[in-house]
Amino acid sequence: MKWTQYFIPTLKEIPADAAVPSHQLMLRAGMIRQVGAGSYSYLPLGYRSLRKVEAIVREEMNRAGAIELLMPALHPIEWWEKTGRVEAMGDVLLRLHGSGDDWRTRTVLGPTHEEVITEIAKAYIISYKQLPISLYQIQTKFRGEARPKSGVLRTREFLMKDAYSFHAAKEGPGGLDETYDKMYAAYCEIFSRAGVPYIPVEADSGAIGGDASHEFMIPTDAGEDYLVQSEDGQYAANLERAEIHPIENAGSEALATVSEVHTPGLSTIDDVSNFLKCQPGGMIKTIIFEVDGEPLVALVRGDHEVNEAKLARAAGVTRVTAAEPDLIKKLTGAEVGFAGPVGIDARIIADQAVTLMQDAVTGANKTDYHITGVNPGRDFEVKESADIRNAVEGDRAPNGSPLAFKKCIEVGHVFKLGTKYSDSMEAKFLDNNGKPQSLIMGCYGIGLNRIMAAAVEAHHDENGITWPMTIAPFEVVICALDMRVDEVTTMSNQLHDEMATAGIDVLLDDRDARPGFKFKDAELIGFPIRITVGKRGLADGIIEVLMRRTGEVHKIAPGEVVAFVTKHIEEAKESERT
RNA sequence: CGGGGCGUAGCUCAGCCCGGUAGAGCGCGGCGUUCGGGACGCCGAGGUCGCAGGUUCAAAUCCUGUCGCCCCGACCA
Repeated sequence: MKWTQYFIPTLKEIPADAAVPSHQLMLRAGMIRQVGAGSYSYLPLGYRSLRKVEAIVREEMNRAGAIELLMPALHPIEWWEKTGRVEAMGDVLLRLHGSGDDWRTRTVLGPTHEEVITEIAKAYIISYKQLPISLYQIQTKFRGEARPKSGVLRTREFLMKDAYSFHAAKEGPGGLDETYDKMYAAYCEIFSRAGVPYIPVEADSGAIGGDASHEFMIPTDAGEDYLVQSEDGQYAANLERAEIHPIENAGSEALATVSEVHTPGLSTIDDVSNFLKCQPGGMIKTIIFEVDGEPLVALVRGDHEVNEAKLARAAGVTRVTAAEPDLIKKLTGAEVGFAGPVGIDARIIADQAVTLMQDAVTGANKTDYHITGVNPGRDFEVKESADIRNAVEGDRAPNGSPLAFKKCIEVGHVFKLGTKYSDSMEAKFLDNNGKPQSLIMGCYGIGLNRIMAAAVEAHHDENGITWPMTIAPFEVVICALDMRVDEVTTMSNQLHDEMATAGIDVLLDDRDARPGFKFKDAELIGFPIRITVGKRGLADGIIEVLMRRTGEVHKIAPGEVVAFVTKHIEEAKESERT
């Protein structure tokens, strides 16, 4: 491919709307162009990288035994009503608007395909003899994200690989667990080949349902999630999911007596701790939730945050919601902001850290008053205690190793779904006793655009992108330094043709531009290998081969360039694995 | 959905406060010089000033509304 016959609109300046490195660099390198919030065109260079990511994903899914198909973006809303996800998805589910109850009104844009694949399984998978089976597609997803951001890291339309597996059993040969492990391994191989520094973590399965899941995270400041990782590397989890090693008792003695203090208008932890000159960590935060109309009181230390998923698990319910002010007032007999555990008549779950507190400050259940000298066990009964908070700096992993926090972006997610969708859509098979059973399912997703953007986040320097060899738009750029010099043009064209024939992705920069100009563009776009053909080198009988990541330069005889480059490309694909 | 910022040429921005014929740099076209780290000179093309109302003799500029985009937060499989 020749530059002058291709389409690469690079930018010298940083577009004002781009805040994160991947967005800035992909715009400047002429790889993407924004159409609207969360929707982007992939220009030829960007599309080449995306297609390379896609090829890796496809190869590894095929290798894992999954079978490719293609499902539509238009779904009947009835199917989504059946699984209860019209409500669960809310505004994320994009709907068409027709007149009255016509087909448009009854159509949604697919944000994921459990409904569609389960309908296929229901129709065709009739016998246990057809199981297990894994099906996947690489297809465009639509989601009504409230706030798209960071270029193509979070968009409303994106390419996703979604795979679904069907099983007769969870365990044993052909069971869900076996395929889950196989998919997990395939994911590791995909991210590793794509050269992105991934970390698999335990995750919360959230609204999609199911009983086990892992997320594949890539650390980056542009991310929107946090993961925690133990210093010894043995434990990694999504912040929401992370289990916390119990805090040990500091063991101070002096037990004060409970006394009431006037705290007019001071309803937040910060206000009260400032006013009383105590640490937030010395206060008991009392948060009132609602479960089926009944109040549930959660107690955490003032410097901790309640984790609703953990709380729900501890309470043995599927979901807790923040209580309405009316319920809080009725329960505490005070305005919102003055609740406390002493004398309250409701189910109370205390965080483990609260049970160790002494002489704490908390709400008095009386407007404008707090109480001090509160001691759990003495002043209120602790019937239930559990880990119901998010980990914070200083906490330790379950194995006792200190936890470190990392900002990250999710690029893949694997779930054990169980029978959530097969139950609601009545997808059954006949087992070996001829009895109908619900299909047991797993689902496995990867965001292809995110892999690409995350690779840029992980691999760039002050001059531009430093692509992994496997997903660079071109592996090699030839900079022909002076197109007026016949020897340069001839040699450049010859090298280009030889490499193309050898199966190398090569771009010949044949623009009539000065050397510095070409070098800057080459570095910005991040071709892993740059070949410089100039009259100086030719006079010495050599061609310069420069490695983008290391900056090392090799002076090679023209006849040996193709072999040298071929070897280096293969080596890089191996050595750049993550 | 709450808070903040911004919409003027393909890109980066000035002009707006204080109303009076729309500017610069980059990029783009032509000619010439230049050619191993984003060259230079001359000439030139390119804009409904996001949109709609209003005020005014006159609106990019003032007022009202609206749409869009970015950032923080909420939400998020």
